[in-house]
Amino acid sequence: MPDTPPASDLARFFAFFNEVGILNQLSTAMFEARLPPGFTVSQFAVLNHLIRVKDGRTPLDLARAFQVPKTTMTHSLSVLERHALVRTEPNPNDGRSKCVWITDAGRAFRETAIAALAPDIAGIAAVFPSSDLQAAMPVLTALRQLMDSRRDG
Amino acid sequence: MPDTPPASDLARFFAFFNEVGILNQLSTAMFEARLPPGFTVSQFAVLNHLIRVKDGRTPLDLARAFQVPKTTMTHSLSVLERHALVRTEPNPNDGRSKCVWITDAGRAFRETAIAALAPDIAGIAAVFPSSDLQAAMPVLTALRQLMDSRRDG
DNA sequence: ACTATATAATGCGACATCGTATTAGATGGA
DNA sequence: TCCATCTAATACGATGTCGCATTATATAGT
Repeated sequence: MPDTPPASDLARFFAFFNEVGILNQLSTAMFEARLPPGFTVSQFAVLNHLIRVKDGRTPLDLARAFQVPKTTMTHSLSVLERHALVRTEPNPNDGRSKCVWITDAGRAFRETAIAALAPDIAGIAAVFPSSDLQAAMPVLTALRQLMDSRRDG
Repeated sequence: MPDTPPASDLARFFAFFNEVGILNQLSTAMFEARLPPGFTVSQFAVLNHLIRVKDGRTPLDLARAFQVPKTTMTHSLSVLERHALVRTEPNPNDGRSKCVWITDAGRAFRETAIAALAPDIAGIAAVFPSSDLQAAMPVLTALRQLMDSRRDG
């Protein structure tokens, strides 16, 4: 019995990464349409991380968490700091380093952004069951972790 | 009986898009490490599209296919054309427009790039069953289509 | 203690992405 | 036919991302 025509692993991964790229494109566009002009998803994501995970960490910790180069994180933080959404203090444990804290303005910014986004998400969720997303998540997470580990070690 | 703590749709979508963003980050980095220096995944993706789907289309068609602004596609095509990986001709049906064709050099570039990438993919596929990817694909595709449609009309 | 090496952050330059404005050509109505 | 409007492509400017080089500090070996 002939199976479905045997798409190679290569083709499957290509197709998958292509879909991931377009989804990233679309979700970024959707997010940024709701953020105050001039702000990016990356910057929002940093604020979100500082609340959801922990603030008081170093720029390097953040860069690693987001898998971006240090220079990129330096830049993102400088934008956030210019707008007083984060503040930095010297790292008491390392004179080369510093610690990043979210400010009250940063918390407010995040709250507002999430509220502005909620209707878009709700509009999608009304048609697209989030349980489907949950079902797919373990695959994405496992692949991400694998690729993380291949990258660094 | 208490369910799993009720993660809101909002939180689920946030987590999903976050994972998509990191996967895009990692896959882009992996791809570009194997492309000739100075070339990007976007440029490769255009070549790939011209072969897998169809060449002879207009820049606007391509921009729509990739969900990027026209100006971005103009730029990508100019890079490809500068390297003679695509060529353009006037659109016989519309004097404002033009048609994009892949060249033999472009085909060769794509072949070489795919071959260079194959070992990385194989290394992942050896550990990560592509059947898992296939299982997740319909969710990604459905969500992408939904977001496409909400964006345009 | 001294020196070599490693590491955190940043300055700088290259380039991709994208919004706005512009130009050239198409299209439809009077 | 003529004009108003629309559309394809692009020039331009702003900004995000990232690699490379630099500076300041930490750490390890002698």
